[in-house]
Amino acid sequence: MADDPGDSLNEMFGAVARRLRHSSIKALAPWQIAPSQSRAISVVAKHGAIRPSELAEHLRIAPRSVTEVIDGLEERDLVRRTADPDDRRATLITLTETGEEVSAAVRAARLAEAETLFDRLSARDREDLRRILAQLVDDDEDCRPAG
Amino acid sequence: MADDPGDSLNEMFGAVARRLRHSSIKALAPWQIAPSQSRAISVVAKHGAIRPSELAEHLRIAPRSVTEVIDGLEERDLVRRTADPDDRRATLITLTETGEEVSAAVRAARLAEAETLFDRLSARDREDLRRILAQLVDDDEDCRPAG
DNA sequence: AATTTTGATGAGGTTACCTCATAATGAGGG
DNA sequence: CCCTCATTATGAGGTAACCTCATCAAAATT
Repeated sequence: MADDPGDSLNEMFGAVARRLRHSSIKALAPWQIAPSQSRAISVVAKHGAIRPSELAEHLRIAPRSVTEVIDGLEERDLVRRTADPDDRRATLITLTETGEEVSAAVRAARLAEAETLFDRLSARDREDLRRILAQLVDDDEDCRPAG
Repeated sequence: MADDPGDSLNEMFGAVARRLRHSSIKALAPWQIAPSQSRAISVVAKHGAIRPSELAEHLRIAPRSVTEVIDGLEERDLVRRTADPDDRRATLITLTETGEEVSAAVRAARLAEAETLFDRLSARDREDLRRILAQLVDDDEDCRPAG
């Protein structure tokens, strides 16, 4: 009945992820931005004008789900939907000016919060962690829903 | 606009956690057991008779939420609520015989699934990961909701 | 005995996803 | 040109896994 390696890794991931989620909520509270929204903002900020469907891929969620995230951000005037000149079916998502400002602030807040958690790690451990996680996020399998 | 260390750690955690969740769902599909339920089963299997409130601590979720998890498990006849002889307010959760059997099967399936993800890591990386995660789950701060 | 605390749960809400269906558009073939 | 098929975004509706707040009984404290 000792801890099985894989299983406990699984558990610990859950615990840390939940913890990050909570601290993310706290960090973003001043802007009333949900974690899912901040993730989307980050992607748009980094990528520039982007279609919902492509955004979905980056966020690794279903296209339909992105619509809702965008709805929330548009309501707060952080992003804007504009017609794609090359395809009249498509929409391009861009940050508004408010969105740009908030994006920077949010990024900073998220970094600060993440630090409070990751600070306890030695520099070496942080680096190892990053390297190890990078191996785990590589997507070569059907580990997505309805896939 | 390069990747910030803390931020990308944050993102990667999310991605890996989501991935684990999906593979967990897939692994548990034959038993129709949700991830939250399997986590609870594991705790009960390891701990033995346990109160919902204590189970909540182990799972790091609110006591009220445990009620629902138990409801689901009791419906499937995997756990049983019995009166705590020492405290008439309290309930003790134990595995049924079915629960014991399923617990073992589920454990095996979860291990197998976790392996498909963690297998790509070297033994050394796995060990480092475990050690590093252990540092991150230690709970000394107000990083719980409504805490 | 009165008050406070604790254990579990009812009621109701939120977040972040999902699937399936649908309307409009684009792309390729006959 | 028209027909079919693929693709884009979204409406409708659903689910899992959480949450808070209120409530009730029982235990502990004063």
